[in-house]
Amino acid sequence: MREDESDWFARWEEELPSPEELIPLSQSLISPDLALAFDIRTSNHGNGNSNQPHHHHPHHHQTTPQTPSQLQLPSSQANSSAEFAADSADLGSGAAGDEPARTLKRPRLVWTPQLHKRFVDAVAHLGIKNAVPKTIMQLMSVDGLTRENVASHLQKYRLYLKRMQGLSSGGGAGSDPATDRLFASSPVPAHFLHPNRVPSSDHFMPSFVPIATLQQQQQMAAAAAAAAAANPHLQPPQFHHRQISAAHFGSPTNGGFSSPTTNGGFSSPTTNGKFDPSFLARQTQQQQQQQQQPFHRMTTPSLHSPVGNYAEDLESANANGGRTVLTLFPTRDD
DNA sequence: CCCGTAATAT
DNA sequence: TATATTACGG
Repeated sequence: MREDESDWFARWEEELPSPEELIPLSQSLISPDLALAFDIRTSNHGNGNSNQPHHHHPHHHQTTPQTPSQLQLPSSQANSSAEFAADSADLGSGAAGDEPARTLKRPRLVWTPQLHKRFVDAVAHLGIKNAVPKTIMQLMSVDGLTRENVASHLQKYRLYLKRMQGLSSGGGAGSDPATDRLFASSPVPAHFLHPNRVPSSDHFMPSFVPIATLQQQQQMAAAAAAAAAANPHLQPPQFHHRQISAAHFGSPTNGGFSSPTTNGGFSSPTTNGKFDPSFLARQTQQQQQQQQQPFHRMTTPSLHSPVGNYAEDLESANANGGRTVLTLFPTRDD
């Protein structure tokens, strides 16, 4: 019945992480190669996100002492320690030769259900209007996530939503199982489907999202966690080392298996059958900028953020020919 | 510049 | 296949 669905969504909304919870969540999703490839260095603008191959702008902003190779590799080869030292030096030359290192391709991002969930949460909390790639990326605070990553995913997600909307009844075969598996792993907020109105009061748009990188993120997250400790909802730190490889699951038809998440199956609120084409549209140019906190606190390097513990793993060289895939996996399924 | 979409590439 | 990249219009 409708009520069920209504309730379902209501509860879902209630459970949405508040900004405090969402923001400080820090994840590391960056491979050492990546960091180096992009030469995450300290002389760049103090941008929150550590991506963007572009490194111009002679802005003298607060330096961002990001530690490139501070990632822990679960297995695989550990960081090669000091394999490189100064690199940005020659970059200045800008001679005809481009650094090969900079030309490296980043590994394909694997959108795990959890990562996607963060994506959805971010979009939900940003509000449809502000849910643009850049903003989403910032809110997600996933290190190594690029705007392109998000944009690409967002594009597909929108298509998914449109498809969902197309079905109202019956259809058992509305969705392509293959494409929808991922998206189905996270419930779709009601407002996504009918942007007519917002869920009421609680929709705010943080003027900015403090985003730090790497260690700084962890530290901030730790601080936030302390505050969160007083709060009832938070996920305990749990390490679950399970590799989710989206490479192939071999489930030609639906019903093959269940998502790792306790996906009970979603059902569209479908109280109405139509859907507005402007649900996730760009609104205006917000000038929201993130600010980098020059916090230089020293904490245990091995300290993981008590909030949302994620480990990053990188599956290198598949049988497919050395395709490096970045896989982020969560502490626990939902 | 950034976003949205479609087409195309890997 | 899933994701990345490109092209183009707004």
